[in-house]
Amino acid sequence: MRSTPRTEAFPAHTPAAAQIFTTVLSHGPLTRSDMAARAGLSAAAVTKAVRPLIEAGYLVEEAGDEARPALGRPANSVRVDGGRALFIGVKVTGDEIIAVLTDLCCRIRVARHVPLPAREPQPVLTAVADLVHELLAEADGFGVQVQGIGVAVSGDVDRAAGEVRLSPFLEWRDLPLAELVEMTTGLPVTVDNDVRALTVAEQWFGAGVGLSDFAVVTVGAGIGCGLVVHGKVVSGAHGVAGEIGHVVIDPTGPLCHCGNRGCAEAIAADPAIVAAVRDATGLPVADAAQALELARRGDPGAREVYARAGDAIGRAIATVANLMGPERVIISGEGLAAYDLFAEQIRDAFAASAFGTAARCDLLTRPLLFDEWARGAAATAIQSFIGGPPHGTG
Amino acid sequence: MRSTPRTEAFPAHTPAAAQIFTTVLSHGPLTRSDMAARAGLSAAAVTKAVRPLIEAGYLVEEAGDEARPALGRPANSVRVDGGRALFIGVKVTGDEIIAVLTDLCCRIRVARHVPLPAREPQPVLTAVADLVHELLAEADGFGVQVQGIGVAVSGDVDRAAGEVRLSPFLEWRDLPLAELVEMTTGLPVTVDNDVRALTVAEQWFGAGVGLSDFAVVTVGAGIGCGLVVHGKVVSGAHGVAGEIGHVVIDPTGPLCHCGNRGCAEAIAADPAIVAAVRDATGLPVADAAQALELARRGDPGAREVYARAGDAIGRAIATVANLMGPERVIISGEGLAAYDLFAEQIRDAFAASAFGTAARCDLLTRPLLFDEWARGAAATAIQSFIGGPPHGTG
DNA sequence: TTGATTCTTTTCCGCCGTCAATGAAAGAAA
DNA sequence: TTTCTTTCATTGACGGCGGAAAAGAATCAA
Repeated sequence: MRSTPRTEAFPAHTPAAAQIFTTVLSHGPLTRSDMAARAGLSAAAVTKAVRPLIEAGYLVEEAGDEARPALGRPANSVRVDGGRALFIGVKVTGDEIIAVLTDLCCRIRVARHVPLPAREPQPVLTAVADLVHELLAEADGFGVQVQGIGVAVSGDVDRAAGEVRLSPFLEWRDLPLAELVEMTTGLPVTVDNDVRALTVAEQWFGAGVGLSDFAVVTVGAGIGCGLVVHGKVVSGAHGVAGEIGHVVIDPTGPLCHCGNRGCAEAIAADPAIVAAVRDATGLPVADAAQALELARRGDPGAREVYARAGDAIGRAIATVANLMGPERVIISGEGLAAYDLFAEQIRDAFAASAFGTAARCDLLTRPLLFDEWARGAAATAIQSFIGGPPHGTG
Repeated sequence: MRSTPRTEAFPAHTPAAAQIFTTVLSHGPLTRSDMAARAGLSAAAVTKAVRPLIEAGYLVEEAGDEARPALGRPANSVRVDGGRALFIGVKVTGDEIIAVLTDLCCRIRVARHVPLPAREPQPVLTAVADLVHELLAEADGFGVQVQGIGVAVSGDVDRAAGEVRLSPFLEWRDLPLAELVEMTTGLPVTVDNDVRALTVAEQWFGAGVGLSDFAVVTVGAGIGCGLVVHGKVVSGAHGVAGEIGHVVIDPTGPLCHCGNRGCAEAIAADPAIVAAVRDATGLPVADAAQALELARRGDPGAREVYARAGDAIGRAIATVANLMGPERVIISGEGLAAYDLFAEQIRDAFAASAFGTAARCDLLTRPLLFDEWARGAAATAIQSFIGGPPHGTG
């Protein structure tokens, strides 16, 4: 067996250095003066923060002399060398494990997935370890160390403690997951809730870059929501936040597994849509793909179900916007495959329900590939590696 | 006319000093070691931060040797000298102006109110200036300077800019209120949204002390909500947040002025209750007091209206709890006069609609006196005076 | 070559907060 | 009474971080 790889420490020991690095990471190549302006620091501080990062190879000077203003000394851009470090992100769902190998810029290099052998912690841990070791072998091919692992699980996760408090899908309780995976891999492990992990990825590498207040809404098997307020991901006082799936849209609507009627999730999540399409058409629709095909073919009953789902999603998003006033809401999730069927309803319902200036909030859709969840997990690992504020500033 | 009083600068020029002071302000008398522990600073830093504050008279040693542990040198408690500085808080409602004179601990010394002469900015400004000058005269009697004025207005207010962007009740738009009041009073003025101001008061002087995530829900002429997330009051990217009043509770419910049906405000705010009681009983009920009396006397129609209102409020609070996961929700507002009529419904609806650990959130009611809104405004003035982070840390 | 302009680095300095040692105020033990 | 122990508070030295200002570097224009 391979000797346990030793990870190195990220050479940003001052807050300013971490801030500078994340600024470059998120905002692409930047000149030193740009960094100073964006980070609110002096030029001198930037020089001092950048040097050790360049020496350690995390930042590199960029030759790109594109379109400079013809006068004065040309500015030297600096960018993150994505290839300097690798990370592994793992997402454990109810029926499979997805893992990706990413670089420091969170670009996916390799993706793998295997079916979940069973739901008990032990077989899942073994499967995760196997998958991680596969990716570590791949990483050897790049000649670069893997510096950390992120694991994303749905449910109540305490990132700081590295524990899964409660995962209904997997039926886990108070499992010290970070410690367990660290033992089998020898690498630092960050455990976080899946939606929060996806939100971190958007905040650092996606459509949330530079925003201090935004939300990520995921539509799929469930309906989730990650929130960033004051530049930090919201975790809630009791470890749970963003439960948009249980915002009640219609108190006379279908029964939800939470016991109430007409939750967003009971109207617009995949299982609810499948059930509603079956009801509306009388056809033996088995899964979301079949429901989608039926609607695409023009079945009026199925189309109506999707329209209602879109309306529910739009209302739920408006509720979030009314309460927190985000600058942008990023809509994502497997359910977006049906986006053409309910886009209009989402926007209409949002516009009708958003109050006052909350309506100025920008709605953005972002198709979610199957490995995106795992990429979110990798983003949390990158965040931990850089060691900025836990759930760091945008 | 009195010569314009000069205000002094608060002698806390380092972040640590401001943090220490607000810690003592919120957590009552503290020994130096307590401060160090709470603020996460070294004992030495505390000593250095405290000295200038004592020399300037803002902090005083307290002789209180209560219950000390019989061993070792007794600890010296330090507390804020509330009488060291005075502040004025002004709340402008749709039909009156309420002003209070408070001390540095936000204890009300004098309260005044006058009817609103008209809604145009000019007469309101004159009335505010008159009221402020009355309170300044009172302050002379205490022999202490007034160090700042806070003004609270409902609607979209940009505190940093000191502008009222839009106040529907008063029909104001883009009014540089802080600047205008500063001109007539010569004192520093802080302008903020009324619910946010009340939230600041709870955060620094009330039931939100020490909590990094909580919400304040106000029930009365409207239904509002102030949020504190990550220790800071949420203002929203577009200046508006906490619009809990327009969370839809029942899409088939009564029409709301926002254009939708069944908003919390259209069910549980005072005007909605009055209208519903009138409908239910056929009696010419004119205002909330009459509706309340009717229900207290046992009229079943009226009682049912209050029960429905309580249910709506409970559901709305659950929505907030599900989304943000606050540690506590403080329920307040004039509407609480009817608390006995809907307390049970609020709690039941909350318990039924709160999902998972969000239900652990603590519901607290806090009776709201008529001058509490103005006190909130004073709290914002105190906050600005101390100059901690804008919408400072808990 | 000199100058103008702009970006970057260097050098110096101030400031803040920690560390470690010292001092202070009690009660307990001798 | 004296000394010890314990805990709280203060002092002074130290180190680190970030800013200001001046010097250096790279380019084009005259």
